[in-house]
Amino acid sequence: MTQYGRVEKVRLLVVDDDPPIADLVATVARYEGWDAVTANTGEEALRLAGEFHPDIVVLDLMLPGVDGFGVLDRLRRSGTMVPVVFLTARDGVADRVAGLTRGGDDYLVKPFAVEELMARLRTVLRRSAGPNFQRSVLRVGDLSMDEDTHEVRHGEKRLTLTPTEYEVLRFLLRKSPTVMTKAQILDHVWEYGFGGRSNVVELVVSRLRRKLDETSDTGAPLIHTVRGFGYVVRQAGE
Amino acid sequence: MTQYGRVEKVRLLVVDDDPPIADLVATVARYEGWDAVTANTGEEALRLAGEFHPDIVVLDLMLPGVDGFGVLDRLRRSGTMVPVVFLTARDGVADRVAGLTRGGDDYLVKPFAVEELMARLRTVLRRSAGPNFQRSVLRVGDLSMDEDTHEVRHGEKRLTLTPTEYEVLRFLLRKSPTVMTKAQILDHVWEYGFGGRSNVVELVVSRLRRKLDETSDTGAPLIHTVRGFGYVVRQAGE
DNA sequence: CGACAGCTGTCGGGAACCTGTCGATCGGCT
DNA sequence: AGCCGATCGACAGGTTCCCGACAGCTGTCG
Repeated sequence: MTQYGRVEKVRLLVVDDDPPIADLVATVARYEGWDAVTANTGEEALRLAGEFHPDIVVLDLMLPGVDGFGVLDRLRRSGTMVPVVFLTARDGVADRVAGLTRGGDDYLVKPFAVEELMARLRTVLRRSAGPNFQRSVLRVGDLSMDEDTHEVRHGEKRLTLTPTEYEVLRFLLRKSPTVMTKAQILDHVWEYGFGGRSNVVELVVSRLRRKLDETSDTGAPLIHTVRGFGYVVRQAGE
Repeated sequence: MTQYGRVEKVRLLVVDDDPPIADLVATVARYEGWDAVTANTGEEALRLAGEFHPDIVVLDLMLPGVDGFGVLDRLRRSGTMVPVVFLTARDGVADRVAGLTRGGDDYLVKPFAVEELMARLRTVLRRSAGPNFQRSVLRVGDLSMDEDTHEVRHGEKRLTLTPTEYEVLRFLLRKSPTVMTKAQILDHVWEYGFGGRSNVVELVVSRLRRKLDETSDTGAPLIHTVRGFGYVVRQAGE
């Protein structure tokens, strides 16, 4: 966790009245080595915030009883400045966007992709670590991805990726050199509940490969197929 | 923080009886790498000023008990020359005049835009640094913005921007080369509580682009759209 | 006090772009 | 050789973005 300027595990509190969603987030976070607890009501959230002392909170805005804003209010009033990432329904507060990203907080529209949520959480943590924060750049071979500028470089050249391509590549880079199955990619990069169990992943990888080929100096492929298992980003020789 | 002639973090004291507002300002300041503390009453403010030794103070004029002027008077009487920026309510026209003639260094009307407040604070800090005072000029490519003279130059030519255009461009320049989402731009450049939709940002960007195009020597765009994410100001080649 | 001018935000049409489905083809493995 | 997963061109529908037109507001000037 040194990338956040910490030695200890990140402590995450997830607040959502839908247990499967809360658990989904908590599970992914634990898998990344974080400490995560879940709350299904505002009251529980406030109690846990006091006991657990999270470093960051994921907070659904539509809660029964005290709603998300109420929880935030009470959190702040009790003196804790813990950063918050909100979850909102698409047709609810979604376009009443104003105010949610102020002060370093962020928000995400449901249904979201877990990798995207994790990425936002990492960004918020990085930022709130203070002035010693530094850019997050993922590198494999001559390929680099700057998560702040969104710049993806392949050697000298820059490539322009669509949002989906960007997310898939980020995921593969982040997991490199571990092989990821198509199911894992689908589950992490696409929104939960996405139906199309088709060959979308293959398609996006194919498009990525073409863009990588067009900008390649060496001609050596970076995205490798592991037949029967999935994909991995790895430098030729390694 | 060397831009203010300091090595250490700027120390900010925020005094407002409305906790969400005080926290909003403190959070944004911390996000910029400052040290910030909040006080909700005049008494608390005086106590904290003594302990925390702020470099600058944001002071709401309408406080229960000792009001803003009272706090300032007592601060001065205790010998501190710390610069103060006042916050006043919109309808308090009388306050405006009084605020400036009573020893404040600047003032801002509520509801304000967080970026504007931060800009004022930076200016006051720079000025109070005395002889070491230096201009603040933001530059990207052949575009430059002088925050003191408000002069914006694109190559040889000058451009005339409306207040909103100026603020959006300043924000993008300041964050360059990081990509900013429309929500972030909206939340930082517009007043807190603004309910508008995020395509006002598109509109202002569109107007900015036209003005930049009209004055462009190279024809290369400076404001780039990162589809699905937001906008960024960046020189063509980089 | 009325006319005017500049600024800001809303609306909506149209263009550009992105995404997933289908299906023909390819290539590795047994 | 034959099977089966993988690859990728083409297309249609959907989304995002851009910007012209217009209306409300505010401050200014005669």
